[in-house]
Formats: sequence, structure tokens, C-alpha cells
Amino acid sequence: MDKSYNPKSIELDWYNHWEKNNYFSPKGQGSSYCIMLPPPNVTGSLHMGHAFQQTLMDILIRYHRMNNNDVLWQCGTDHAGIATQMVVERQLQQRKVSRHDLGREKFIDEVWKWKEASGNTISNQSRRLGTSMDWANERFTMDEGLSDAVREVFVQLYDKGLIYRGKRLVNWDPVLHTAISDLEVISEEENGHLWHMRYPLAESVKDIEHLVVATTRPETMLGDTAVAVHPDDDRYSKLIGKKVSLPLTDRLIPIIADEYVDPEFGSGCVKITPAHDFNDYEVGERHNLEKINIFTADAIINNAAPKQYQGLDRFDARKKIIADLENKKLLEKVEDHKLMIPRGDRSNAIVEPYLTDQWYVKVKPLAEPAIKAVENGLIKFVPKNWEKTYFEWMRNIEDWCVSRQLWWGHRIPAWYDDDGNIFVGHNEKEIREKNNLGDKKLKQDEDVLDTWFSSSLWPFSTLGWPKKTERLEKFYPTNVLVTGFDIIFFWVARMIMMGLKFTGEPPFKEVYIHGLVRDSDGQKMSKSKGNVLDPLDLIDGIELEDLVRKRTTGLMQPQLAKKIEKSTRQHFPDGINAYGTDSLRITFASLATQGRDIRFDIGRIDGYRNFCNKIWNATRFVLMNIESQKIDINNDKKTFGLTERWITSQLSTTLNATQEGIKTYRFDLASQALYEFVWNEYCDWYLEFSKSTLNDKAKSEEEKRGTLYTLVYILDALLRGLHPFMPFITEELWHRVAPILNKNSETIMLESYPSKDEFERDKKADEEIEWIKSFVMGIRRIRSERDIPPGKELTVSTKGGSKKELGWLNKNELLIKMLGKIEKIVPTEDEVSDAALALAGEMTMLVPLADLINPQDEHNRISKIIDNLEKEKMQLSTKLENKSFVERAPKDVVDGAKQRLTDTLSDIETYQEQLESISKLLP
RNA sequence: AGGCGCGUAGCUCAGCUGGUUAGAGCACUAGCUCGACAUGCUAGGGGUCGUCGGUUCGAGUCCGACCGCGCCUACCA
Repeated sequence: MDKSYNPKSIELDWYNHWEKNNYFSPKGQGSSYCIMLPPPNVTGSLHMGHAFQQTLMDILIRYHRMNNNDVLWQCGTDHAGIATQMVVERQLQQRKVSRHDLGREKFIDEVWKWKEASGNTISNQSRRLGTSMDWANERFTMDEGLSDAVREVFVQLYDKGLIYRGKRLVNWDPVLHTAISDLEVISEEENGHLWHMRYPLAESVKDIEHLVVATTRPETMLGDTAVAVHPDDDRYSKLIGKKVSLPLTDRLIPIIADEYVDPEFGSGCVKITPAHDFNDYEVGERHNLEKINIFTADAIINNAAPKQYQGLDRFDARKKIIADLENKKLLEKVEDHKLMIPRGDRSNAIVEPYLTDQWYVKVKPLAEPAIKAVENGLIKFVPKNWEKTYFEWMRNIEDWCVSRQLWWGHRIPAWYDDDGNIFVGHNEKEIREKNNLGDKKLKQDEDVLDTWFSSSLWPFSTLGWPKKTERLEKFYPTNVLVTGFDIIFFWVARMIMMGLKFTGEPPFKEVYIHGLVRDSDGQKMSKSKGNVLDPLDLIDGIELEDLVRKRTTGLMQPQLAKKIEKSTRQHFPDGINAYGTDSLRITFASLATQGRDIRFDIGRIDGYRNFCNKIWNATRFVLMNIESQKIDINNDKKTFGLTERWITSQLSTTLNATQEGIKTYRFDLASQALYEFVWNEYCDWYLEFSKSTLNDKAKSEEEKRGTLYTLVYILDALLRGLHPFMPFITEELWHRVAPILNKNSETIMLESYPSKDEFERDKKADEEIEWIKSFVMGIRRIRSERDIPPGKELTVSTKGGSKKELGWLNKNELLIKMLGKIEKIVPTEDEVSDAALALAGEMTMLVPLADLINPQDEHNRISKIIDNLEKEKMQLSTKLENKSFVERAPKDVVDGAKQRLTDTLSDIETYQEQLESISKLLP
């Protein structure tokens, strides 16, 4: 066995072994456990968020598989309408071809070709994480079956009046030429201006000649159809119903009264542009105003506007309009103004409220049962707080615009005849038959559905719905959805609505919401910030120069390259080590606290790489001893000593904490419990204890057999316990360890997960070992504090001690001697003044130092200890002198305090005596 | 504006239904090539738990106010 762990040499082989043997598919027995992978975008590549999330899911999946459930981890990708279309268009561009040159059908062929060639990137990257997804049943949202589901849902919703077509304002992306939903609009504060414009009254009223309206978007004035004031605003009440002459046009528009206007803001007059602003649209509806659309689909001024502006881009139009107003002295003032600018999340173009025909899902009737399902506990959020976010959104939900002006996606199953009649059905043939249309000319809607529409069906469409399949029967509703809070609205809420509507059951019983992975400074990872970490680089390692190159190429803003390079060189002066998958996974698990931000610091993974090595070497130790001892450990004749009973008991406690952690999605606590057990109990103490037995010629073979057996069977259990967290190293080591116990199965991943009940708790052993530890640590402390060379064998005198402690010492003398590097232990009742002192329970240990001791140093050391004990004495006695405490606190708390006070007093006395004794040696 | 959350050691974070002397990892200091491991071993230093007030015998933990920070949603043209 190598002296240190090398992940690279084993990971790929084991993964191939698992996948080839189909260990990832449900085995067909046991109660079902199912998780739906949030389907990643097919154009995507694996980022830290995926890696983190998939690690947590894989822990759950492997854990339940080892607990004999019939486990399905349903995987796949989504077709990502806009993103994919953009990728393929960009490719075509290099051949100087546009999608319009190709036409719809050929373009879609191109997309499929791209998907076949490149669509597996992210799935293959996932494999590197060791994820045990059911690849044999991987799905894609554009698959035949999933497309059937989409059509079925659309038709049913339409028939029930829950899908409708309407001309309304939508968020229009003028670059991508498509509508997008509210959620795809990212609004951020940007610097802009507030222009105050004068609108002259058609006929002046008394001394008022014009109204001043303020706007952040002057160009929309060409579409104004009213000016609104507040109905109770005395300044303008006499103007209501009068008209203003809209500058730069020849139109007269009315002055109307509407509650929407805030009289306190600006002049209290608002221009109303119903076709280009969501609020104005509402006002327009209330007052029956005309909606004048002044833009083309490219956001260029159309011919509804005066001639001189037609054909101008919206930003050029703005400049010209401001200049023209200024010339006519109609611009009162310009102020700097911060405002929220809405941009499309894909194109980054400023989104335009735009009047078009779109398909909408009427959401309110779907939302109601979805709210109830969470209220009634049918679906539980973990942590529970997220339910509030969910409710908040669901109770204020607006209709969902589901049509997209794209080619790649599920084409809307609606057909039109020449008279504009709409027919919705699964296909053209069905529609013709159902409506007796004969061979009447029909045209299918050009648009496709929002990608999230198909994603919302994922939990049941992947299982075969609308067919009543066995898989659907077995695995739906699924057990838990693991996802980030950023898509509660996009996805979680919509799945719940659709799941309830079409299956009558919630799609999952629990929703575990994890935090979002950020960089070590808490910044979101993004290409433009140059702080992205590729999980595969953490696994395989990367040279600094390669990392710099990777981070600085293909930037949207190339001027950032220098800054990114500098900070990369600063953060990773030596590049990134090859940590291997298991280190990364256990790091992720330990970072999975309840918080919403997860800062990923490279130092953290360093520690867990060391942990892998620790396990590796512990195994190496065990195997070396098995080999050198030449004892058949499967022979029945074994004696289990104190240390064996203790480590077994500790394992039981650990497994309890681990299982509890997994059950409550506290992966941090689960992994911490295992980490501490392996390092602080098994390695630090038990392996050392075992040396004392194994190296002692006086010990019987039965005792040695008991120890060897315990070394192996604890190791076997902890490897199984760790397997969901660290699948590769545990598999590798298990195959070296398990055969010793006559276990010879082909994989650890189908072994049973160790349970606390298989290992006996032994409180007496725990207590005894605790005392032994305190004895040993007391001696070590003296050694260290008094600068005694580590190699020097000590003579220790003991004084006092309870009967129990004397028994423990007697029984475990050899063990204690070995661990404390002690030559002999002699009881004494004499005063030993030239000695350093420590306590283990009621027993006093004295290390006579004769020639080594400097009495002053020891005097100082003991004084310090006494000071601390005095502080504690004060606290405890104050507490106990407080009548209320003694009367009202529970008995065990009071008794505990009393006991501690007694102990403290006795300790003080012991140290005090020694202090006096030493004082005699002082000059 | 509304909603949610955070503030504990130099850093990153645990701390469940209030009850020993507030923990871990990393970092730091000192000392160690002893037969698994220097990716290691041993020992150690370091916190008035954001501030103020309240409830309580007892508050890092519960309540209120304030300060600071973050996120989400909706926005006044």
C-alpha cells in the first residue's frame, strides 16, 4: 500500500465499475426512495453550485440505497430554449448562416445535431463527482415522452380555461425577439436621469399654460395618450377633463384623474403611455385610453410616430426628442436619478414593455391548492423559513406568460384557421376530426413554450406520465427535492402547482433548500468577476498559468482580464492541488449548514484532503498488523478488553449523530461526527491503545485476536458509514479490509449502512477510558509545560484517588505507561515537594523532577492553575448561595453545581498543599 | 416600501427545545524523523457571543429597540 492516498489512481475505475454493473438503477425491492435531479441546462457545464447540490443528493441516495430502499435518482437535462438556440445560432454565424437562412425545420435539425454532439458535457462532468444517478434512464425535456406530457398538460389546461391567449403588455427582449416571464427579468439600479417636460395646455386655464411631467424615458412620450393627476389634488382639479397638446406630435390628449398618481412626487402630473409601461397600462384600462404602440420588435420607432422619429433606435430617439424639446423650450430641467433598469437575463438587453399576443397560464386557481399543500404539511420545507418566501410569492402571483418567440422548444399545440379561430389539441389530425374541419387550411402557432413549462412537469413526466407506468406508481410522489432558494419561484412552486393539478398528489414530500456557493470573500461566482472555480479543477488540479488563461479568456468585458489575472495569482499562487473527488465531497458536506451563503475557501478542502490521507493510513496500519500478527481473526476465541468495548461504544454514538444529521439534512453535523470519530477517537486513541495489546508479549492470543478483530470491524463499519460522503476511497479501502472479515461482495455501495444499534453502548467503558485519557493528558501536559524531552521515560507517583480510580489504574497500568511514556508508577503518601503535579479525577499524579525542576517555574504554574480554580469556585458558590437558584432550578442542575463545587474545592486543596510544599524550596 | 436572514476566536463556521469552564477546522506559538500518517504527532495561546434594555434562579440561546451587513420581491413617473 502506498504511503499516502492518491485519488487519481482509483476514481475512474471504480466509477466505471459501478456504472457498468448497473448499480445505479433501482433494484426493484424495498420501499421506494426517489430524488429528482433538478435538470441542468443542456448547454451548461458543471459549476460549484451543481457540484455542491449533487454531492448532497448523492449522499442521500447512497445512504438510502445502503439502507435497503429501492432507490431512484432520476437524472436528465432541460432543453434551455433561449440558451440553446443562442449557442447554435452563434455556431451558424461562424459559417455566415442565420437561422432564417435555414428555415425552422433545418434549424431544429441543427440543434439536435448539436445536442447529440455536445449535450452530454454536463452529465459526464457529473460522473466525475461520483454521482450514482440512474443514467440508464436519463431524460431530456424534448424527449418524445416528455413532449407528450407537455402537450397533454397544455390541452387540459386550455380545455379547463386555465390557459388563454391575450394581447397584453409583456416583457419583450428586443434583441432576442421574444417575450420573457417576469422571473427572467433582472432589475438592477443604474444611473439615469429624470427629465421634466412641459406639456402645453390646449387652452390655458387662468394663469396655467402648461403642465410639467417628469419621465425617465422621454422617448415614450410619442405614445402618450393622457396626463394623469390625483383626483384630490387641488392644484389640478379644475384641469381634469381638459386637454394638453402633446409636444412634437399633433395630438391632443386628455387630463385624467387617477389614484395611481402620487401628488407628492415631482409636479404631481404623470404622462400616461399605456402601450409601454405596466402601470400606465392599468391606468389606460381604467380610463379606456388608446394604446399607441410606437416601437417595432427591435425597439425602433415605428410609423405610428411622427415621421422625423421613424426608424430611430429607442436610444437615438431619446436624444433627438430631448434636443427637440429643448429647442422648443419645453424641457424644464434634467435631474440625475437612480432607477431600476430591467434587463433580460440571457441577452442583457433592456427589456421593453411591449404589446403582443401571448399565451398565459391563469395561475391563481393552480396556486391555491399549492399553498394549501404546504400549509397542511403535505409538503415541508427544510429549513422551514423558506415556506414564508414561498407563501409570499404564491399569494401575490400573476399570470404566467408561457409563449416564447423561439424555434427551439415545445411548439404550442394551437392551430388557427384563416378567420382567426383557435383550435387546441394534441395534433392537427385530432383537431380536424374533433372540429369537423375537413381539409380547411390550418396554421400552427409559431411560438414555443417557456422551458420552465416542461420543467414544471419533470417529477412526473420523467416517470412516464401521462401513461400510468410502474415507475410512476412506485416513485411518485418523490421523497425530497434538493435545490437552491434561487429557483423556489421558477421551479419549485410551479412543480407543486402542476403536480397537484395533474396527479392529485404533491411532487415531493420535502423540499430541502441549501445555500448558494460563493467565493471565499462571499462574492457570487461569475465569469465576469473572474472568481469562478471549476469543481473539476479541484478534483484534478490545475497549474496557475492554465487557471489564469481559463479565467481570462472568453470574457464579455475583456478589459477586466488584468484585474482577474492579478487576483487569481494572489489567491492561487501555486495553482490548485489535485484534491480528488472525495475531499471535495466531504468538504461540501461539511459546508452544508443552515446558512444561505456558503463561502468556499480553498483551505477547507486542504483539511479534508488530509482527512482522506488519515483514513488511508489508518487502514494501512490495520492491514500491516493483520499481516504481521499472523492471527486468524475469524476464529471464535476472542477476548474484548476495555478499549474494544469503548471504541465500539463510541462508534455507536457517532453513528447515531450521523444518522440524525442525514435525517435532518444537517450534512455538516453528520460529516463532522464521522470526522471526529475517525481522527480523534479511532486514530488518536484506539490505534494507540491497540499497539499496547498487540506489542505486548504477555497478552494472550485471544486478547490480540479481539483487538485485531475490533480494528478491522470498526474500520469496516466506518468505511461503510463514510461511503455516502466519500464513495471512492471507501470503496477502494473496503475491498482490502472486508475480505479479512470474509465479506467478498463486489461493491461497498450495496452493503448495508452501519446502524448505531449494531454496536453496543457501554457507559462504564466510556467513563473508564475518559479517566485514563485524563491521566495520560495530565502527564503529557506536565511534560510539555515543563520542557521535559518527549523521549524521556518518567517516574510518576500517585497519591489518593477513589477506590474506582485505583482499580482503573491497576487494571490499565501498562496502557497508561505506554501512552504517557512512563517507566513506573508508584503510589506514595509522602510529601513530594520537588515534583510537578496534575490531577485525574480524585487522584493526584506527581512527576518528581529532582535535577530538572526550577521551583519558581513550578510555583508559577501551580499558582495559575489555582487562580483559575478559584474563579470557578467563586462562580459556583455565588450560584449556590442564591436561594432562588437552589429553590427553583431543577434538582439535577443544583446537584451538579454542588458536586462541581466539592470537586473544585478538593482540587484547590491539593494544589494548595503542593504550592506550600514547593514554597519551601524557594530561596 | 415590504419580506427574509445574518452579526460567536485572526478567518470560515457549529452551538437542538435557555442549565457544567462557549466548541470545531484553518491560521498562530512551542516542542517532536517514537514502526500508519510531517497530508503527521504532542502541548498551548486566543472570544465581556454587534449594542442597549426586558423576561428568568439562570440568556450566545427567548422578547423588544437600536446599529451594521446581505439577499429577495415590488416599485414614484
